[in-house]
Amino acid sequence: MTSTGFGKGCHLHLIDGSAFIFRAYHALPPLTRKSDGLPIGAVAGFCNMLWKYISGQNGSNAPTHVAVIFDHSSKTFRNDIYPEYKANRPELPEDLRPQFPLTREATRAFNVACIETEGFEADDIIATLACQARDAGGAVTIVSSDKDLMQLVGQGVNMLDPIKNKAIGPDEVVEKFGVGPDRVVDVQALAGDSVDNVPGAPGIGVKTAALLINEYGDLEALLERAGEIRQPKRRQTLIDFAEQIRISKKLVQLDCQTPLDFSLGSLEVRDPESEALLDFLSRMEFRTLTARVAETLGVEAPAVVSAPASIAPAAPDMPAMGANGYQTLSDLAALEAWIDDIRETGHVAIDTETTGLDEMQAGLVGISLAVRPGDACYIPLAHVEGEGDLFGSGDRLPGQLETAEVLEALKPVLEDPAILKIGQNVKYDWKILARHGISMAPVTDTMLMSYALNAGTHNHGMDELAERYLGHKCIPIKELIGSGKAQIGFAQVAIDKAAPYAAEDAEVTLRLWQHFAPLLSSERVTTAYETLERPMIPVLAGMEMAGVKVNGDTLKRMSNAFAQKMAQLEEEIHQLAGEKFNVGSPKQLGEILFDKMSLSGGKQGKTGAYSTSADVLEDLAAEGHDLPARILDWRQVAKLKSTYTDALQSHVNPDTGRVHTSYSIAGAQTGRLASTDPNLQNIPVRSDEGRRIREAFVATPGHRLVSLDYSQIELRILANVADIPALKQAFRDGIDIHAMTASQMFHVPVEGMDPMVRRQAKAINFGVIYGISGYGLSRNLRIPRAEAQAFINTYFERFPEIRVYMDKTVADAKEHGFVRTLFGRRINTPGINASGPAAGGARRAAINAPIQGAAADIIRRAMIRMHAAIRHLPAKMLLQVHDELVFEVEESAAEDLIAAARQVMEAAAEPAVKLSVPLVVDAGIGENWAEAH
DNA sequence: ACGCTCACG
DNA sequence: GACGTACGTGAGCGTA
Repeated sequence: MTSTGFGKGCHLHLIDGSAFIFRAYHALPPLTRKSDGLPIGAVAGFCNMLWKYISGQNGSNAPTHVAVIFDHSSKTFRNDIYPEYKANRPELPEDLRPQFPLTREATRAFNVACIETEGFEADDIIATLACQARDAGGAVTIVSSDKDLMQLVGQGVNMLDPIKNKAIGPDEVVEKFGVGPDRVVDVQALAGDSVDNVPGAPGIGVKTAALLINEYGDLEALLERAGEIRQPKRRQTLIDFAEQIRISKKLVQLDCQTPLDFSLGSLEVRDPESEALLDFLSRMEFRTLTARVAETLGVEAPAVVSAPASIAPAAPDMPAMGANGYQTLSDLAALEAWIDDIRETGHVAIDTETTGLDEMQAGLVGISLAVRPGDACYIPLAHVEGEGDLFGSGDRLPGQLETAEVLEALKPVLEDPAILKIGQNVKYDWKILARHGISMAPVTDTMLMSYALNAGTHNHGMDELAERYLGHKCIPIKELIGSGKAQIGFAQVAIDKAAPYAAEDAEVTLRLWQHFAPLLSSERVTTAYETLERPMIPVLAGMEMAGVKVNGDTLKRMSNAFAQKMAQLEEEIHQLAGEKFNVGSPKQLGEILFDKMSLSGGKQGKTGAYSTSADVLEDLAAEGHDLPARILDWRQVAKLKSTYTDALQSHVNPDTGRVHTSYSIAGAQTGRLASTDPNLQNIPVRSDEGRRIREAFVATPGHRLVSLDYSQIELRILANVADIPALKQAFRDGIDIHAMTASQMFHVPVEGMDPMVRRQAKAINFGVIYGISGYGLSRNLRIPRAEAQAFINTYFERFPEIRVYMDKTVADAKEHGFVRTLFGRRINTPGINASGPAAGGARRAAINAPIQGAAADIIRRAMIRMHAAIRHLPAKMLLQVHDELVFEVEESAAEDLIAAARQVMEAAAEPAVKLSVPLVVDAGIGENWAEAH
């Protein structure tokens, strides 16, 4: 061995970088850096393996030269031979992508050669290096268990499986492929590879391929003499697919001629430079590894703080809000300086200011950035003349950078996988920027961090969080834009007023991130945040931007019909009442019903007003009164018209012709989403007349709407978490769950069951999920309270596990102040120790939360995985309605979509949770939502 | 701004 | 023994 070259006696180790990364990623839970939530699990595993590898090598097998080889780009010469090559590869998990650059950084930090070449796969580089080293008379060990590399094994070249720590020589290759290393490509060419999408010969696997190759010697001989094969089907396959097999061979044959711009000698093993290595490890916040490496290198371990240098300042040193004054950027040089700072720091808090609140229409007015406390800036882009003057010129104010220029400069930063973008409700900013061609990643969200930590305790708006956790009162937006009729748009706000407001928002966001990030792990909600909250941002943004097509003409016609009907009913009502009054006013109606007509039904509520709710009116109608019956009819029509047919039309986006709802991720306490502007989660379905509104939700021509919904998901979760054998068995057997309940309770056979009996059992089943009471059930079923209570008692006798679950859940809530779902979502229960009437409510909420919450978790998991699962189909996910997902798909692919989406939904709990009951998904297809549901 | 009513799961 | 009570949402309307 020489220091300048490579030759006899040298031993080169080639480490397959991707294999290390994937192995590390899948072997470890989704770890995140404590200080900022950056996903870091694969990097941690990678470093551990690399260190173990480097420090553990000794004896005769020790390398003299070593390199880690990475893939560089997805397109290689193989795509020219066969465009479909590796086309089936699933998309990288979102939390893995940003870790790739970090593993390269890690390799360099360990002072190991880090090799990648544009347009070439790691396997080809490995092949080239192995050939060169072997030809120079040295030995080679390829550290990988990838079967595609086994063709390289032979004289002077062997492999090492890093997981099993087992050598792979010619014997092991024969064991795997049935042929020696020199014939491996022939077998692979025949057998194909579904992972890499190498076609091979249909119906021929490794076993058959090896048999054939061993019989005929090699692939060419086999193809030439294919006519001699005795089995007719096999013979025909080899004749018909000869060309495809030859292409397959070219795909699997590794290229030993990759151009390399370094010599083998430069790969010589070097000791790590302890300072650089320890700096990297401590920046990653790997405590154990940092200490271990420091010990081995014989140096002092640097302190690993959960907050890296940039966010470390202790409270007394923490600069005050806006300490350095907020900078307003008006030239590109200043912006470049900020960009440099962001790159250096590795993260940035960002906030966009816009002309309105509808992300699909609002224009970008300015962007604010913050890198560390005390340092924030505002970039005004589209402020116009006109504050305090209704007739302002509307001209763009001077002193602002061009939007296009600013976005062009920021785009590489916002899309850089190694730079974390921090936002407060960042889905909003993500959508605004997406409309300008920027796909922001990776992102993290202080609102969602607060939700993961504090759901149930308080809301998660920025002003509230700033006051609670930073003791800072934000500038109210009203001070800038006013309120009510005199309200102006943000673009009309003077720049010198807008800048401190906007920059403050970015700085508050940064500080909230510093506050929340370490709490995620100490409060044990990192997994919930990383798997249930953060990945929802791009998923929902995509659905919201896609929107759903709504037929405005259909709605208009319905509105007209409803208006006619309302007028008719109104006339009838006035006649029955004997006077004209506002039918829509509960107050006036109550006075007519109960004062004027003296019907039974008392006052209610603290306002002293009569209740005229549907319950009350239904009772009166049942007594034979016409007026309440007509009122109920009128209300139904009025509701449909005002809330649906009228309002929905106004929500059709003029640019897209579609309706774009917005989902709040952190709105509901339990993990459910909430849909707003408009709410598409409460479109009528229960009444025939209301359901017709769904006919206005349509697929574009040539497409279909597909709806998939979970069957009885909450009851299935109840059966699982409360561990109720009878219920679990019923779900496993796929029998009618309500009939089964009735049968168990009332000792009647399921066959020929009275529908009323089943209905009662169904009401009880649902009641249990809500924390049932005799009173509630009696109202729901309209039966005497004593009877309802008797049902409940029987139910608990039959299914005693439910009582146990309820008691345990409430006890948990009291002890910890929160409950958790199966998936680790935390829902706080601050009211649980209250006394008085509120206590009952808090109890029921605590009982319900783990059930409703787990169902919400499951559909979130399905949605997060859906994109990759249906990527190959001409389909888009459009809507979520708690247990239902709605897609739009090209007509011909509808069945394929159902198969793929159902698979994802039914397996959504796994692998985190193995439910003891199956999840079942029903599906429907139609030209509109009414048909599909 | 708040309460009532009612649409959904 | 009395007291209230189903769980989780959002929107439109009338009233103060």
